[in-house]
Amino acid sequence: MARHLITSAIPYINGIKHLGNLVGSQLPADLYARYLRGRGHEVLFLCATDEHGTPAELAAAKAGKPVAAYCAEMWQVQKDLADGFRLSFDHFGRSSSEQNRKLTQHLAVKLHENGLIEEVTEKQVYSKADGRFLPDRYIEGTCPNCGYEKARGDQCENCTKQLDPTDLIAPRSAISGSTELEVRETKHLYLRQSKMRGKLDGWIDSKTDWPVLTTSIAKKWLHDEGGLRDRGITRDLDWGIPVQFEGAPWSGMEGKVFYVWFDAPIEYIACGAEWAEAHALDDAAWERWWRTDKGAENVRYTQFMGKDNVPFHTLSFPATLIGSGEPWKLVDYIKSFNYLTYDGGQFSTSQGRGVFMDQALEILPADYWRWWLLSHAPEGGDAEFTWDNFQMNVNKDLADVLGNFVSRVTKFCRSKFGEAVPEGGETGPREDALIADLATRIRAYEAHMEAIDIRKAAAELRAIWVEGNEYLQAAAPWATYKESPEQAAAQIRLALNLVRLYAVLSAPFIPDTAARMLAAMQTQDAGWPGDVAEALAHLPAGHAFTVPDVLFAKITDDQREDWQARFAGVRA
RNA sequence: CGCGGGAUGGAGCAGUCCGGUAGCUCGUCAGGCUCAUAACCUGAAGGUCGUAGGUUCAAAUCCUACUCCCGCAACCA
Repeated sequence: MARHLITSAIPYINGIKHLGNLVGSQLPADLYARYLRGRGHEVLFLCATDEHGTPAELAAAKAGKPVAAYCAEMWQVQKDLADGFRLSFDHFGRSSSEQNRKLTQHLAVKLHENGLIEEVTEKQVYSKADGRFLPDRYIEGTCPNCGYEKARGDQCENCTKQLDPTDLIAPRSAISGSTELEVRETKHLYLRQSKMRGKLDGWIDSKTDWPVLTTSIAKKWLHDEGGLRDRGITRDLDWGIPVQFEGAPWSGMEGKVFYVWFDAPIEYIACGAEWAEAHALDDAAWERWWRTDKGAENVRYTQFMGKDNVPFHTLSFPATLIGSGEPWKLVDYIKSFNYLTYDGGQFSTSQGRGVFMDQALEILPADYWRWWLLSHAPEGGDAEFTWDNFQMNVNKDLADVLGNFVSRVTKFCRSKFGEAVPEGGETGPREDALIADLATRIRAYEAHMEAIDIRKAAAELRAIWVEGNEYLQAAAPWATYKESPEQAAAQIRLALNLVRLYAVLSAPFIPDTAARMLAAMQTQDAGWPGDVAEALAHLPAGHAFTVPDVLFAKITDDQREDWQARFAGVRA
C-alpha cells in the first residue's frame, strides 16, 4: 500500500467546460484515483476552480454580477457537473480561498527573500473607458503586416505574425471598442526563472520515464531563444490575490494582484489545506501530503493536464516551489493529453462549439461518456469525437458486450434455477482455462492502469468482458441444462461470479453501472481480485441476486441524428 | 528554415525506441448458436503503412528531402 497524491488541472471559472476539457485532465485523473483506491492505496485527489484574471472579470461583467458572486455561482455549477460525471475529488476547492491567498503571499515572500523576485517597470496599454490595463490579446487593431482589421495585440490571426500592441494601426479595446488608449508605465514583480534554469533542467533530466509530449515541451522552453525567460507574476487588476508581504503592504505594489498563473498551481497545495479544514483536520493532515519534511517523502504525486498546461507545471510551478527553499513536494509524474476534436474541428469554449458537460449529462448518463472518452483518450495524438463513432462504440462495448452479458446470465439463471446462485455440479478444464486467461488479462489491465495507459487499459477491460461471452458460447449452459442441470448450475454459478468480478474491475471506468451490478448481485464486496479462482467462488451457492434492468440502453439512430443536428452549430 | 505531435485496409487506433511473414476494435460478407438488449460466438474479404529517394539480405520501423493535418509560440488561461 502506497500513498498517492493526484491533482487534475484546475478548470477556469468562466463557464461550463466541454468534453475536450473533461477528457484532458479531470476524467483520466479520476480513473487513476479510483483505480488506486480500488487497489487499497491511500489516495488524496484534489481539484479546484481557477478563478482569477481578466476573463473572470469580463465574464462576471457580462453576467451583470459582482465578480466574487459570479465565481461563487460558477464554482457551484462546476461542482455539480463534476459530481454528475462522478469525479471523485476528495476536495473541490477554489483558488480564491483564504488558504490560497495566504500560501501564495507566503511563497512570494520566500522567493523575494531568496533573491528571485525582481521589480520591473514596463509599459502597458491602458484603456480609459474600461478603467483597466489591457492584456495584449484584448487589444484589437489593423495588422501592419497584412492589413487584417481584427488582429490582436499579441498576434495577427490572419497572417500569424507576432505583434506588439503598439504595432497595431488604429488600436482599440476588444472589451469596449474604445480607442481611448494610452501607454502607461507600471511596475510589476518578475520571477527570475532564468536563475533556476540549471536546477530545473537537471530536475527535468531526472524524469526519464515522462512522456515525450511532456518533456519535449519543457525542454523547448528551457533551451529556446536564450533559455527560460523571467516571468511577470503580478497584474494590474482588482480581482485576485493582493500583492502583500504576508498581510503587510508590499511597497510599490499597492492595488496589484498576483497573476493568475502564479496563484493557480499553488491552489493545488492550498486545496489540501481546504480539504483538511472541510474535514475538521489539523494542518498535519494535509502537510503529510505536501511537505517532504512532514511525511510527504514517500508520497507519489501525479498530475494530469492538457498539453497546453505543460510549461506551467514543468517549469513555472516547480520554479516557485524550488525557489522558496522550502521542502514542498514536487510532482513525480505528469500525464499530459492532446486534444479531442469535434467533427473535424476544435471544441471551443469561446465559440460554443461541441458538446458541453451540462448538455452531455442531459442526454445520457455519465457512464456512457466516461467509457467513450476514456477509451478514446487523446494520448498519442489528437482524437476525434464523431457521433457515428460514439454511437457505434458505446452500443457495442457497453450494451452488446457488457450489458448483454449480465442480462443473459441473470435471466437464464432466473428462468432455470430461480434468483439465487445455483448449487451442484463441478467446474472442469474449460473453467480452468477461462480462469487462466482472465488472470493473464487482469494482470495486463493492472499494468496498463499503473502506467496510466488509458486506451490500452480500456481495450484490455473490453477483452475481459468478451471472455465472458466466449465462455458462455463455449459452455452453452442452455444446452448442458438438458443433459445435466448440475453442470449447467456450475457454469452459471461461475458466470454470476463473473458479473461481480466485472463490476469490481470496471468501477474506475463506469462507477455507476459497477454499483448497479454489485447491487444486483446483492454484495458490497468490491475487493480487488487477487487470485482469480477465489474471486470467482466469491458468491456461494444459495446467495440471492436480482435481475437488473437493462444496464445500457442502446443509442438509436434517431437519437444520434437528433443530437448530431442539435450540436452541429454553436452553443447559444 | 520558430517548436512539437500526427499521416497505417471504409472509420478509429496499436505496432516505429531495440528493422525480419502488417495487428486490434468497429463496419462489411458468410457460417454457428438461440440463454440474452435483432444481442452473442466463429471465419472470410479488404492495406504496395502520406510522397520521393537512400542504407540494408530485409524498412511501417533507420537516414534525407518534401506534402498535408493539428496544436503551441511565454500578456487567453
